[in-house]
Amino acid sequence: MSAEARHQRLYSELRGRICLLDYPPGTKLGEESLASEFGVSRTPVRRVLARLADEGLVEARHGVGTLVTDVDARELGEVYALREELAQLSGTMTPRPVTQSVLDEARGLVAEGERLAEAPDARAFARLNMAYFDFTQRLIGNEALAEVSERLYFRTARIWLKTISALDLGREIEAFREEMRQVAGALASGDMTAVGMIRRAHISMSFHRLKAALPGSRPAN
Amino acid sequence: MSAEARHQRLYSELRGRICLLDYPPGTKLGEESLASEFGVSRTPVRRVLARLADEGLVEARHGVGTLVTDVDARELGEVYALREELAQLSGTMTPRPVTQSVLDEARGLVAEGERLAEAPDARAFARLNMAYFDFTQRLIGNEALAEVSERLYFRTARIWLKTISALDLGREIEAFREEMRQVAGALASGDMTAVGMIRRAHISMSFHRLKAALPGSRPAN
DNA sequence: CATCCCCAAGATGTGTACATCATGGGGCGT
DNA sequence: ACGCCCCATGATGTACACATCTTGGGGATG
Repeated sequence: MSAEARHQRLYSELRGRICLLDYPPGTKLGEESLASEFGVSRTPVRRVLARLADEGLVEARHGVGTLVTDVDARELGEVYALREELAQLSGTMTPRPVTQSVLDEARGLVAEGERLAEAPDARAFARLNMAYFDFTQRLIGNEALAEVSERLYFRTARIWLKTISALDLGREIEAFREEMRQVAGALASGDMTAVGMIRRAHISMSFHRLKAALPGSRPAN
Repeated sequence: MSAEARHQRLYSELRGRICLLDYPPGTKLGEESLASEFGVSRTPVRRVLARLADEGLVEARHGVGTLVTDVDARELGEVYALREELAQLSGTMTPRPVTQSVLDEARGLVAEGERLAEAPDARAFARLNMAYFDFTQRLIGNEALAEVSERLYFRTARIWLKTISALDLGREIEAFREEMRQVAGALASGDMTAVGMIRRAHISMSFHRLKAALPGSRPAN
């Protein structure tokens, strides 16, 4: 396997573990232990950790360790506010044409949502949410916008997952299914502007529900 | 000096050289030569080059070298289109309050623009443009938006500089001075929304002038 | 018994030798 | 003379030893 392919695998794997809370915020990611797990030396592991650090998912402290970062309420609000705007923009700025395979995939995601509703599970929810996000990414015609959107999504995904586990999971899943159904409908009529607006609305509503469960917003825990 | 501070110095230095065309697109950045120049080993140099590669400014090819990347017309257009939107958003999304020191700094930049007009120079123009960009960055209250804006600015700054050197430099400087004057005026009245609109308009106009000089848009060279 | 100091342990940061890879030029065959 | 093959060369990628730094705990001291 090529060096870049290994790097991507390692990166995706670690990013996934962080965002699925296998490594919750505060976890120490030992370079040596990761190196032995993946059968490589510390060097390529450090290359991946450096990238994760540049993206704000981990923080390397000399003499201490590389720790998964937390996200405070202010930063979370800023990222969500920007994601709202970008979601809307993704519907208006040179969207990709809606092909039949896109519609099929949208229906497939809605079907997955139905299965999820029958067996609610936070981790499965997170995975489907990522698959749906990846789907929306592929509708974006502007690569720079897609890159920025992805960066922001993964920056707060773990906090979202951590918080909805404390909320009513069933209600969150229902809201998510409603978003996917609405997006699928808008796609069927080829209205990408509406898709952007729908996504923006749901990001906004999701954040409003999130805020209620954030530390500091409730007097008692 | 701490390790992170050295990293930042090296990163800023190399990014500056790339964006000021000391290292034009296609230049090979030898890890060994950079290491000896800065008096360190290849390891911290590689750490910086990896970051620059993640940001798209260089591309490391195994067995060949680490080359400064070029930006094709499509990508340039996408980045500029997104920068337009973000400039407008920076005026509407929780801008920072306009203090007296901000107004002083704006006047200082306008004065620098006057000096530049008296002695036109592409490199001095690029430096002042960066200082002005940094100034606008500090008006943004949303850190995520600021981070994304910076990423996109530096992604195409070298192409902008390369192209305006072929255009009428005096006219470009005049347009730039006009933007700074308009922004200074809007700041004096505390209208951040207007600042965002002005910046968006000038990014748009700058790109339209840029397109005319891009390879492929003219039959003969 | 509380407190302070010191250092051992373990983590990331750095230096260096070696592995791997792409490329261009020289030499052999036709 | 032309073309193909091979490999010397020099670049990035990897492994490992060592340097540097933070932290927490043990022991001397008041």
